[in-house]
Amino acid sequence: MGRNYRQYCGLARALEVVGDRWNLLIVRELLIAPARYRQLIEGLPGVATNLLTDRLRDLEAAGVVERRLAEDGATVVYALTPWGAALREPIEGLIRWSAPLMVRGPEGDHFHDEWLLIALPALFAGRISPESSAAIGLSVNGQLIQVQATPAGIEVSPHEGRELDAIVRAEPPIILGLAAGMLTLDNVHELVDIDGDEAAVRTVLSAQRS
Amino acid sequence: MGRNYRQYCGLARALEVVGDRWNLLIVRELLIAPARYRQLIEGLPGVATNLLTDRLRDLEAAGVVERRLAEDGATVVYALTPWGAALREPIEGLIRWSAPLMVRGPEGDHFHDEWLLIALPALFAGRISPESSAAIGLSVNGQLIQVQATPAGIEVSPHEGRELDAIVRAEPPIILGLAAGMLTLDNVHELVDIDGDEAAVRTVLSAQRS
DNA sequence: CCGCATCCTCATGGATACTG
DNA sequence: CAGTATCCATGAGGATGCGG
Repeated sequence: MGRNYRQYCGLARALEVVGDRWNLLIVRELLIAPARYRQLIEGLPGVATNLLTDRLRDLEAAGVVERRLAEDGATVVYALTPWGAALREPIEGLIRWSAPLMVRGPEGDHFHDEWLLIALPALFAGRISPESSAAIGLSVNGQLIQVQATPAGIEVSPHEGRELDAIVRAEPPIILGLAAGMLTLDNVHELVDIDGDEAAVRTVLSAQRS
Repeated sequence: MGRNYRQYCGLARALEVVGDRWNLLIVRELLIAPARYRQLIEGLPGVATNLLTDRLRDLEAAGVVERRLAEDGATVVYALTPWGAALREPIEGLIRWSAPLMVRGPEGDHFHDEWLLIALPALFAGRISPESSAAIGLSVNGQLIQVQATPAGIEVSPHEGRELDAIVRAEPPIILGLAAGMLTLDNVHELVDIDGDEAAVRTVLSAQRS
């Protein structure tokens, strides 16, 4: 797009910075973790290399992304500035809004399980955590994602050896539907494989929307 | 853009619906009020008529916008579906994120004061309302916008004759900066013209971020 | 290999003119 | 008024090249 809207409106000015095609998906990748050029290519299936370069330059010039030197001191790593990381809020809003688009399933689309590290916190946000704490693992394509509910809130991270109360195996649409509150465990029980303490799973999933 | 990302990711699927140029600005206009084609043209300076028609068709097919018959039964009025209206949340997030882009002022960009009806609630959101209530008017280009703070929250609407505790006259960048909490009344007092009870103005503006 | 830069093709966007 | 039609400029996407 490139062309400016020339409107003194916050939405228009925000879109002049992040509204170009691929831009918010680049930010999504960098919200998961700082990444190198090659990792971004792999995390953004279908992006043209010239476009990725252009967009990274644009975002850097706008103050959303910064280039850092990797630990080896030679190669470049792209990371979000604090202002860029603040895009998490509107991105999470769009993810919540998109829930009706996700229940129809992947339909052959690419899927990276790291994307759940962004989507699950977004979908759990606004849910009141229960008094009792619980930690469950979500198993997707063999990858394990840890969801920990405490009275303070729900945290989602890659599993790193912490002891889990239960492990849930299900397909991504089911997991996203449960997280969005569009499905309940009772509705889809036969599609969910629970290994461990089912009560802990319900502790996490039964939290109500506020 | 039109081209699909083909990623099973909520953000990607959301952007396939509302990521095209102009789409979110059309939604912004319809968040203010349902509108006819001509009103949309006027509210979206620079949009080409063929693009507006295309985008309205796209949004209608996606279930974001619906065409209604006007009261006269002949002409069409465009309005948001409930799902389309739910875009208010991510749009408000983008507006909050854009605050640093607004302080530099309009710089000749178009400005419609109705846009404040979207921006001000977004910028006031997350502020804790004071115990005492107050209603002030913001005067922009002679138009009066009413901001009412109660313990329950802050409401923004066009002024419709309600009694006001005070009226604030200031340029849009100052008003947006105050609403975003980037400026304080003390910092910019000489740029703000207060008619009425200044304490009421402070009651509204001094609310702290949570 | 990685990290781009260049080239080419075609779809999309933008401005204007025109029509039911 | 509410769009279509047309034409042109731009941007997206894919392939390839190339220095480190």
